[in-house]
Amino acid sequence: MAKRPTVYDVAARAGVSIATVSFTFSQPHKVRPSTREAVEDAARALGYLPSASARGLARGKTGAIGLFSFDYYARNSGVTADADTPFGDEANEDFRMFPLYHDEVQRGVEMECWRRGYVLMVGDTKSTSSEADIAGIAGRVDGLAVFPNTLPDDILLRISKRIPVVELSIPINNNGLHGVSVDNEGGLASLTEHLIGVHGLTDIAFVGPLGFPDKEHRFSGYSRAMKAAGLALRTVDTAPPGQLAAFARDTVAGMVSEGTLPQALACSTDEEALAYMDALAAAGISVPGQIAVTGFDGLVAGLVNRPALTTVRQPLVELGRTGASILIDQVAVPGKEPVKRQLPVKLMIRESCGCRAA
Amino acid sequence: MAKRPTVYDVAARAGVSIATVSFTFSQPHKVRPSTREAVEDAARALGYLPSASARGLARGKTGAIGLFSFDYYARNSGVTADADTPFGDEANEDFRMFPLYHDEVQRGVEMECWRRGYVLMVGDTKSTSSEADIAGIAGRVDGLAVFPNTLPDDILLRISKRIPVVELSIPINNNGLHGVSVDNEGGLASLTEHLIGVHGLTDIAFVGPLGFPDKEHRFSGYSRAMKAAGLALRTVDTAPPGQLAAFARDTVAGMVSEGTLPQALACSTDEEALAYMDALAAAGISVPGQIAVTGFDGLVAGLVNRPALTTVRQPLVELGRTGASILIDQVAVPGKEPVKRQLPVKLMIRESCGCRAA
DNA sequence: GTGCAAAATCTATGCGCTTCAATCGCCGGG
DNA sequence: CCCGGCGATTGAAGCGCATAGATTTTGCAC
Repeated sequence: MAKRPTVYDVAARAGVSIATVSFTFSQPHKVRPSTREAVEDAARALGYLPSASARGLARGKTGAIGLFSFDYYARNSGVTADADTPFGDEANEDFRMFPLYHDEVQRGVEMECWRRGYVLMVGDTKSTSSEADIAGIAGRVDGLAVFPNTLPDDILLRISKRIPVVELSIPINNNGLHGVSVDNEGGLASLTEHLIGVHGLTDIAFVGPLGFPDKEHRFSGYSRAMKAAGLALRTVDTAPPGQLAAFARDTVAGMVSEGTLPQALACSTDEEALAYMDALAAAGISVPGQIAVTGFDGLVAGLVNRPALTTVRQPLVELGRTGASILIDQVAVPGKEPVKRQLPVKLMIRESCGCRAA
Repeated sequence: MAKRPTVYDVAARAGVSIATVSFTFSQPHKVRPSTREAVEDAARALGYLPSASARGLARGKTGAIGLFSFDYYARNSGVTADADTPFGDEANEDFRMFPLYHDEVQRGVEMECWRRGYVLMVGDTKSTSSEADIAGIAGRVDGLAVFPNTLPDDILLRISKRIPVVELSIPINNNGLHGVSVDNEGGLASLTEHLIGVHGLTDIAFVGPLGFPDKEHRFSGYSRAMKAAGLALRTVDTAPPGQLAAFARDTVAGMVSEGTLPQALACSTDEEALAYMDALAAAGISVPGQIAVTGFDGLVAGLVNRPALTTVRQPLVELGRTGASILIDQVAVPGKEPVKRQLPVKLMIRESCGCRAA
């Protein structure tokens, strides 16, 4: 690559000053047509590309929004990739099978950024991320979007002193950052009401480990609906994602042998619901014939499943869009108070609750 | 946001010069532990974040790779989004149903960038992209990856004079840019051989509009295999994506009424294959019972379809990874010649060719 | 042709950081 | 006690662009 031409080169070739060159690009109508053409010709001839670094420095804004995503490789292989790590076998199709939760959110962020004339910087958060890596992104954007629990809170707080930071899909809280969440409680409440009202079920168990804020809220939605109907609460635990299948199988086996199988399993995520449906099938129990199962998230995997999973659909793309939107608004007019927004969810009545023939 | 602290502020607070602050971040081992701590404390106290713009300017590199993606909103709504365009109904699930071709490629680019310590800038190419928009991205990255036919060639050429540019999934050619492609010809050749050798078919029609370089290569793979077996070539046209379903239906109806239905339809893309399978089903023709259908791409949609689509799987993630890899290599050591790489494809024998019970 | 306001262009400076060359401080040897 | 030598630190010069303010040019009325 030859040395990149600069404004100076263009100015010299066009016979004007660098200020004029700069103007030609930023305020084309402010410069006389003849000189504009001269500048543009010179730029074209030289293959000139304005340096975004220099521009960002001079203007104090970068025109970019940052998003901390995940290290897919590490996430799927369990290994943090480095330069020597060979790549996995693509024949393992599992991890690319369906769009993941974050993919959809990221898509939303992209869409909104582009719509508003920003570009998106995507960085990862590997376990080895140093503060320097993080600064590497935070330092080059005008706003930052992060998924919860990917970055230490203190770092987030520090960054948020300089540029707006929005947490995606974080329950409403008071950590001082901007945030977008969905109506976890209302969603599971109306799902539970559906199970009670439409299907007349009374023995409904909530499945999900508590401790995660999202799930707590979903639980309280379940709880609210059950109490309103005068029904007793009941919960079933789940294991960490990795052991989900085995755990579900054991749990189902246990309930079967003890004769304590509930009429419905209201799971706190689609992933859990799918695991329990597999376990139930393995135990020869029909869904929704003998037991209803519902999820939460609205993943495509649940839609493709047979019976199709009744669930609560989160507006994932919208979540990303809203996050980006808050950021861009804040860049323009920084507000005093953190912006918190909650998005509605949508009940997706499909087959696994017993609504249509499976 | 308070004024962002700079090296000067940190230097002042730590009682050192800005050069030392800079050193502390770039060559920590070169500075005495005591001063390093002083600097780090000051930086922490101030909430200092180095400005990537300034750093990029001073260093002449940005540490970012750019990718021109698509304007999803425009692609799915047919409308170019602007600040006033409201957002579509997410209930239209079609467009988020399966990971699209580009999503997987983008994922690959992300993975490789992160693995090598780069961040990714994703920009869109809306129909209204001005040269300035493009420069907006090209000017802030060290290398650029693009999908074919998204940017005018002359602009690409200009950009490639300054930074390495790689075309993803472009057939091998001589346009002077780096490129990654897949073995289109070999893929369709072995698929055709499978149809001939394993299933004993002789009347195999190639489906696909020629004119697109990729498809030309696929056609020649088909053609090669047919000729090698002494069979006659036969082609069926397809319409532009938008009218695919209707066109396929008409075509099938035509062939049925004329009694010219072939034994197999070797489609040039999964999308076409799926459309033809729908059309055949609508006409009451069984696949693979009465006719075999195959695709090319390896989309998830084909996997979920019943019968599952026999196809040629492109290594999409790997495509992105390879592209990014070429770029990053070129940033380090610019080469004279454009790098062209071709990736192998993989035959995915499933049901639609007749291999397993449908 | 002159005068003047508006438009066009230029001069000069700063944005925050990196880096090279130069300086400083400290140690041990002579 | 002085000097050389070496590592730690600093001074200063940019990197490429934007922009306020100064200056020149242009267009126009008189």
